[in-house]
Amino acid sequence: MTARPVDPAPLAHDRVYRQLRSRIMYGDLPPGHPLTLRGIGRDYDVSMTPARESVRRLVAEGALTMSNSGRISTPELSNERIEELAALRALIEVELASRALPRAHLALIERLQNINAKVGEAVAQRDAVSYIRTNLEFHRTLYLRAQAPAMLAMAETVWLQMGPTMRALYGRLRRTEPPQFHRLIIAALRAGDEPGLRLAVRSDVTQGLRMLAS
Amino acid sequence: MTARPVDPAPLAHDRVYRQLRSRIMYGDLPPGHPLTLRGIGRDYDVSMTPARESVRRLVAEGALTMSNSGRISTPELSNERIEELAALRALIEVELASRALPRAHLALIERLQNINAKVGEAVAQRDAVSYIRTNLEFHRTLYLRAQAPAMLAMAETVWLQMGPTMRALYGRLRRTEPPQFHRLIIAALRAGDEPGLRLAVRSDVTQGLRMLAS
DNA sequence: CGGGCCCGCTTGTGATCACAAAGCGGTATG
DNA sequence: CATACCGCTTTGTGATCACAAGCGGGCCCG
Repeated sequence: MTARPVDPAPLAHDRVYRQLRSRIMYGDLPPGHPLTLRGIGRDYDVSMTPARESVRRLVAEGALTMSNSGRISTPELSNERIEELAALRALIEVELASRALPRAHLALIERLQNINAKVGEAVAQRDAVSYIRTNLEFHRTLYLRAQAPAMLAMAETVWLQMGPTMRALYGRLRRTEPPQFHRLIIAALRAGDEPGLRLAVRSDVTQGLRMLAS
Repeated sequence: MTARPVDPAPLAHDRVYRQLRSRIMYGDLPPGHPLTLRGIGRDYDVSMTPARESVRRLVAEGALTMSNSGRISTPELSNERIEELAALRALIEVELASRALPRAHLALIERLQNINAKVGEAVAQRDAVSYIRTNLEFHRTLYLRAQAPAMLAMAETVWLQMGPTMRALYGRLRRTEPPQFHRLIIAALRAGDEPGLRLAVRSDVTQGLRMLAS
């Protein structure tokens, strides 16, 4: 048998799905941005069939919405919806952080600090897409230690739904200081302080809500 | 314009999706049950295309799994996965119940009691499918009052993933007494006792876990 | 009699086509 | 000048087909 498992199948619909998912989660597309099956097929050089499958999957995950007539677009979330999704983030991510805490050794904490430095750069440069990407990388790196794939998948689904909205929110962000709550998270991890960690994660996750009162 | 909005489109893939989803969520199919696109098409009298779309959507929601070669089957969950999903149920449903509490008026409580009576009947008759259906109806009726559609959708996604496994678990259930924690939930709702309600919901949701130690 | 190999059938994937409906523009009319 | 109508164009939906891969059962050999 070959040493390399090689790529068993670069399935077209999966490739399209992953690329579209990234673009949506990291805020490449603004809320309400329309998409078409034929357009996606043209962009990724596939026929309508894989485009339809990837879109269907993203719609199922809440990353895209379909109008009554079937038109596809990124979601425009109401304030109530945003509040709900933030509450879900708080519920799930606090649990994930709590489960990751006993397994968080020093190397992980240093990785988080490095990522947080990149978050700070993105904020300084007012680069919304880069900020969202590095911020989520920070959270995902921590939560991977929780060894809870189903919970992490749920959290990522929520991130995905908020992608376009986060772009819109952070796009009008004027802050230049790096995220304060990330430092609290790292400090709580170092101290093994579980209540402090829960509070810090909850604060970080619900922080963006204050921008809604603009 | 016409008075009735009429059904604008009885879309084939959506109809197939809904029926398959019901069968999975309510435990009609055992874990590991194989499905084929052509078989689904035959059963629901559609071509492969709508069958594929509905299956793709259900896979995205975790209601079905696909092997490396693309074969479709209901999921066989590991014990770790079940523990995770139960923890997610506890997190989300406790929050939903808490949000429903201030809006739970007497008519709702009476409806819950009626549903609970049906749950008792299903248990007495050892009808696993009917038990799952009425049990989830009990929870859904309560959570609908929370006015939190995104959270309810998350909870239903978890139910969906556990459907086949719940069938297998409850299928070897020997109890005949009606669910005790449902009565506690109703009592807490009557008393407006939020901590009691949270505890009762958490207990009810994680109760099934004890059957894993068989 | 048991085990390994091979062929055939079934399976999912992707492309293409016909079709109906919805959107969008221009045009004509008040 | 504003508005309603009408046609064309674009869009999603569903069906059908060709194809490659995988699974399974039967056959052959030891």
